[in-house]
Amino acid sequence: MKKDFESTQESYAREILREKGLKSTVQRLAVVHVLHTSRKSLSVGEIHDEVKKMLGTTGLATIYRTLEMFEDLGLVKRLHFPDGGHGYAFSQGEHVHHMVCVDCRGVFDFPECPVENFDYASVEKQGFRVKDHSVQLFGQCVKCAEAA
Amino acid sequence: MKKDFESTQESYAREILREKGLKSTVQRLAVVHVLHTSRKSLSVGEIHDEVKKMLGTTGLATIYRTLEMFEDLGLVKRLHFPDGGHGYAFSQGEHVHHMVCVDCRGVFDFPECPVENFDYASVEKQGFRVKDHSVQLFGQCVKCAEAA
DNA sequence: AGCTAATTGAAAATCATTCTCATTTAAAAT
DNA sequence: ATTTTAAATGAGAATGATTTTCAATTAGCT
Repeated sequence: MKKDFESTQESYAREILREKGLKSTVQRLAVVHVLHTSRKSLSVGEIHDEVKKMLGTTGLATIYRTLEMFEDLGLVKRLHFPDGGHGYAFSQGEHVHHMVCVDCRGVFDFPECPVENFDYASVEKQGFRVKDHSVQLFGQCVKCAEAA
Repeated sequence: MKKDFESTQESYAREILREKGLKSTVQRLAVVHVLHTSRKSLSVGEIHDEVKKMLGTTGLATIYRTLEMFEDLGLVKRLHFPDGGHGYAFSQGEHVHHMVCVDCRGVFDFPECPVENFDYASVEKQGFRVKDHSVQLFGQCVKCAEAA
């Protein structure tokens, strides 16, 4: 099922899926759409609700399965909040970090990596091989700062 | 209940608790002990098991309550792993980041903060007020690298 | 030692996630 | 366009994680 018009994000997802021999189902593309257009971090339940609005009935298990797959494919990033909760945000492949507004859960990218040029001396002294890292900034976005 | 000898970590926890008017129960001190001596990130279940070894019967709910409280007090840090799981590590108050071995889940500190001197220009351009951040490094420790 | 509010343990309740399997569907082949 | 087929879905059951409830216990005062 192919729409006449679709966002570059949806086309991008479609291509990644095809490369891996996976199917571009309406449910999967709906998840991309919801995540991309919301520009916020959404919980599994919220994503499920939005997808249901688009498609009518949709199984919750499908949402879980899709998110897990998308995370492996690098299409989606799971974000953890200081309050213990977590959500998902669209993330187009490259090495991008996220800043999350703790009030509205809005997600904003920042491409400069603070860890990129970090001197690992103290860590390497202990014998580590650093293979990956996770960086998240928390704070307030303009709107929420003004509202407060 | 006060032991004759206790680690500086336990004394430290005891003091933080007293400052806040909270009780230093055996269960709470056992959690500190387990977390501090293991030097690894432990799951809630693992912490529960270790505490039971020390004290005999101990309720799982108490472990959950203790960990939540300790996190608020900055005594403990919840770490998230690339595979989706999470665990807890002892963390003595100050601004310290953690490096986690993805094989053994060993936790090692690094005091230099990669985000400290980061130029927030691109983020502030979008109007943010950054209030907090989380940084984690993932990789292999010496032992696990040698074993592989 | 006695008092009291805080804490605990045990089980139930709730919430989140995964699994199973019969049915449906995307995409490749005809 | 139809058929074919492996992959994906939906519904609900099953599992697992976390939280709540409440009576019983205990740490930290006097």
